[in-house]
Amino acid sequence: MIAVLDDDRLDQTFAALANSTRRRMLHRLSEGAATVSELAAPFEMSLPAISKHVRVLEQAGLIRQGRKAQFRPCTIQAAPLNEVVEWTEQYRHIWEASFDRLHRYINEIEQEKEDK
Amino acid sequence: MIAVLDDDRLDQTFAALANSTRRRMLHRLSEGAATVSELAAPFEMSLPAISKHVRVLEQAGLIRQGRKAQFRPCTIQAAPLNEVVEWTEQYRHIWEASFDRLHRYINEIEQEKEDK
DNA sequence: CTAGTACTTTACCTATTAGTTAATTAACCA
DNA sequence: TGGTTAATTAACTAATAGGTAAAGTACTAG
Repeated sequence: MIAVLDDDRLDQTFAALANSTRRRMLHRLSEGAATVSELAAPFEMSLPAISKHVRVLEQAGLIRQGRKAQFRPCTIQAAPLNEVVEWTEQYRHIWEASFDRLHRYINEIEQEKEDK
Repeated sequence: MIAVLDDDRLDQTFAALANSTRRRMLHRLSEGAATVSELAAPFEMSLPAISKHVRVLEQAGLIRQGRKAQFRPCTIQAAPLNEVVEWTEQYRHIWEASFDRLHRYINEIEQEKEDK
């Protein structure tokens, strides 16, 4: 049951990250809070489209949206990013093994060169 | 230009990971190669559906599909996972800062308890 | 109290995703 | 050769994603 909930959250987080507009927004927010209009500035997209991307990031818990007068300042949130890291960590041995193989292969090549 | 290509690859990788069936397949493959039927076994899904998921993982470079008689043994590939880690690493300071705040907060609470 | 600013909501469109069943391909084995 | 196994392709459907334009909301400032 809990596993399913976790699955859903990871689904949401990865889906939110699977869009370069949203990743660029996150990058902007990693440098500090920003309003929706500020987030929109670098893009040639309508404001409603931006608003939707903001909503997706918020639903995934990657950002929080506050309120100050007419403005909705957004801030980045750490927790889901941390979950992504934890999820990928579980495969660390995979890429470490593949780097090991690469190193052994390079050593082999260099050995052959020396032997000529 | 290159940035765009990278964006596309990250889009694909994150999108491939945004599905718990595919994540479970990857997990199975992290323990060793498996045929499509072996990958399908834990799921109550038609084989064509499984085949599509395999295709998505392969397009994202997360797995490779070989050939041995009628079988298509799949193996997990490290590179895209590594790219995900590298992408998230760039936000490490975010969650470390948030852990710091959490720790300071906990210390504050404990201090208050002691003061009573 | 009205006009403007900053967003959001609604209604709509198109493309993609995730699944299905039925048909097809490819290789093996008897 | 012909049947069986493994997997893919084709054709279809329903739901979701990403975009638009136009209307609506909420607050501020003159």
